[in-house]
Amino acid sequence: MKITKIPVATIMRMSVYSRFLTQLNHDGIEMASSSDIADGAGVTSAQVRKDLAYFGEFGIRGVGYNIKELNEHIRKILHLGDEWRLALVGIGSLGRALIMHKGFREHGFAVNCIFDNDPAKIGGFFEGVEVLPAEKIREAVSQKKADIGVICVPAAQAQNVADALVEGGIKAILNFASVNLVTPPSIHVRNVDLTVQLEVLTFQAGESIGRYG
Amino acid sequence: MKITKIPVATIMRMSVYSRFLTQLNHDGIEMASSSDIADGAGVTSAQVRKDLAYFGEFGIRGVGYNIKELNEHIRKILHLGDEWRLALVGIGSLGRALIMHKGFREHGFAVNCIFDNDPAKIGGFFEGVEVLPAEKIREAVSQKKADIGVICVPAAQAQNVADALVEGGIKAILNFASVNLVTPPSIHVRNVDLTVQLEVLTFQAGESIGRYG
DNA sequence: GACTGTGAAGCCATTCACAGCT
DNA sequence: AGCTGTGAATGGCTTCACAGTC
Repeated sequence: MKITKIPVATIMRMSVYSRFLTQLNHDGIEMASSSDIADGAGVTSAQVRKDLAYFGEFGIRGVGYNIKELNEHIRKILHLGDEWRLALVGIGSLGRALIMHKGFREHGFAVNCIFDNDPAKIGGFFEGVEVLPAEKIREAVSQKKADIGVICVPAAQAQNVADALVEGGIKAILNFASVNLVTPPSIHVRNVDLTVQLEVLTFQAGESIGRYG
Repeated sequence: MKITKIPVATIMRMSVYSRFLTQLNHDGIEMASSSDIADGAGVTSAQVRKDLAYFGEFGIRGVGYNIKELNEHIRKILHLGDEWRLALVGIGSLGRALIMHKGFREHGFAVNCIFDNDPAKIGGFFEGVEVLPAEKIREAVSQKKADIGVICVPAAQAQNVADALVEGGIKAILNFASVNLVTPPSIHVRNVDLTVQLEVLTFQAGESIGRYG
């Protein structure tokens, strides 16, 4: 395998391919061409082939890809063999939605520890995991070896939470708060800001229907 | 204003700038340089200036930007003057989290109609909005003039829901289901797949800690 | 004939660097 | 002196087009 830097966009698509391949496999289909996968993922066939080419040769010329085999390759590439342990901070409605989210456990993500500042919530249990106070973040994350922190607290508290998670030895952060987190370069952070997504749509929809001229 | 195609990445950053400017304004700060904004948004100052340049000249050379004024410009660019009406389909835990989400109403998004297939939920109320059966999507969306559809149903049902929303006259869709939706080109769709985001992190974290070699 | 894998070309976004203004 | 606005340069992702394989 060549040592090229792989675009994040490629990784995101790999994840989408994997989901589609799982579906096809579930439907009992064995082989698929790059065009089949492309249609399912909403991209071009050349894109599919280029993406896969970053990691190796998984297809058979003139034939296509073995779905099950390719999916296993992709899951290995994304490091989805093991279970990943999540530390969830902030068990408001969004936090609860995430912990209930079927997709998470199905894909090998297990919420390992939960934190909140609300005394009414501390000591409670969600899906069998006790809610601890925010002061315990560093200690518990370190002890329970959580891999990925999920931040679902208001923006004002997000940076403090992130700092505590990093001190606890977290490797990556999924941030739902609307702030730019400052973290050491070794920590991978992804921001999911729902308002940003909606505002992209208002911009695009506003353009096409000509709001405000 | 020149008629250039504006990158989606630029729009997403504009939304982030707006959030940061709102914060600064709230803190009583009046002026900011492109570097100040860049630091708050996690980008470079050249990027901030380039992004803004797509839409006009909003700053004063040698001085910087008036925060309140710039923010108003950005909000107009993103078409955030009016209220946008959302049609929420699927009132499971994620749907409920979204409808509770403070950021939405604060930013001018109002859930206008709610749909679900669960008889136990139909007829119930969330934040003052009645839950209607999925068969009513086309009719109600059209009647209530919802602008943006938010899909929070399982993947298997998402395409049907999208079709009904489109028939009802929706302009854009925010899709939380893990499938590629097929829609007319005039409909703007954004996919928010939480598993994709987590899998980007497992890839990156897995690389840096050398899982599986 | 069908489809993969890939160098080359094309395109788009970001960064640089500096002229222009206050 | 300080900072914006912008053409030019760079870098990176995507598309094209075709040789290679079944």
